[in-house]
Amino acid sequence: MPRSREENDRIRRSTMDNIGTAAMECFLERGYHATSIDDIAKRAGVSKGLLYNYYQGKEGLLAESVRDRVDEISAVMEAASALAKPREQLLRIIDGALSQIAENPKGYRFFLHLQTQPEEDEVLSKYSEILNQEMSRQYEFQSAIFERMQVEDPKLRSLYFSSSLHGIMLLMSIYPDYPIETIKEQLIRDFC
Amino acid sequence: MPRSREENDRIRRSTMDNIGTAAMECFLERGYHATSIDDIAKRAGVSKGLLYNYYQGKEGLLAESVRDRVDEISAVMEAASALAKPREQLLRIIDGALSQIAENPKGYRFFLHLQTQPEEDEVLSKYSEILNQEMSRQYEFQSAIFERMQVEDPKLRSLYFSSSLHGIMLLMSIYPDYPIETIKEQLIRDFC
DNA sequence: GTCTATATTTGGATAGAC
DNA sequence: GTCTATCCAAATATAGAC
Repeated sequence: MPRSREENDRIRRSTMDNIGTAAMECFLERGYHATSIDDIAKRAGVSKGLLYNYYQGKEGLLAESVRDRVDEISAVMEAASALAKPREQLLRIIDGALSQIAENPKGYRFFLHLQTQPEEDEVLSKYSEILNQEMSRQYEFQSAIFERMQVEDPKLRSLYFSSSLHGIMLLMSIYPDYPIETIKEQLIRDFC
Repeated sequence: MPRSREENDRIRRSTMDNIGTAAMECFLERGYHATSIDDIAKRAGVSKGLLYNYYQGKEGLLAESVRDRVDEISAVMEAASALAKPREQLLRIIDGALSQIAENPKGYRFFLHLQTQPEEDEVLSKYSEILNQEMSRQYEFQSAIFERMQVEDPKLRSLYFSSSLHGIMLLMSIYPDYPIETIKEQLIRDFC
């Protein structure tokens, strides 16, 4: 008796997810260039051939991971949107961003690495573009918050805030013993 | 009549410098991985074989560029050391760092890209290590300055300052129309 | 749905002539 | 001191069997 359609779908999704997760793990450990298709297939416990059945090679896997990262960033902004007061929204952004890094510093490091890809790179620059744009969206969103907080120059304030926040994220991702809590207090004191 | 020893030395240095410059240009444009030895040789106007006569392949060229970058960072600290008052020193650091990026944003972007290389990368992680250490040295140096400025917690202050400064550098290197002057004023107001 | 075997390409590196 | 020709390894991608 052949497998049911539902069963096949389940298997397909499971295998695809398995490969996707393995790819991300490899990327975080050794980086995009240094991981081979073979590494990913081995970690997922499947053959190279099967991998090509599900993804368009290595770049397809990267594309998926970038989509996931963008969703993660968006989620923080959406959560903040749901709150009433601008100060609460800002607190939520700080907390969301920093706890993501604290939880997975290598993930942030990887995407920052991708984001700082040279612009002329034929294949990879499109992903750094996407991440740059997402950062811009975040800046716009924050500008609106500062506007509601009645600060003098909301756009400038938002840019300065973004700079500080991303600098903190950068150093967190590089230095394992970064004193996140005390620095976070400082940031809140300065901007909220 | 054979060339004199001096003449040979001059030619050697000139060729080596020519290749080194070409490599850096390629790296800035397309990144380390995406540039081939052939690209570098072509841009320098020499053969691949000659390149190997002067450098230990692509990684040797990268090593040299990292040394240059470290020297550049050190130069800012040394210039600051020469000043008397701590506030002047801090101003010099800010000005030195930011004007370097303003002048060559792609350069900073490239080295940040290198610095965020995953730790497990066999060949390249050593260079990110070097850059990380140089960043730490800068932090230590700034701690001493804040100590002389009698701030409450000099180390914490230095870390917070480093975070903001590097965040600004990051955004500068990504967004071409970053309003560097006004942000710089903000930074000076907050820390000096 | 999954595997093995193979074709193809790319690019780093070397040897030897001039 | 410089070049051309060649080798070699690695890794992507595909074809066809089970």
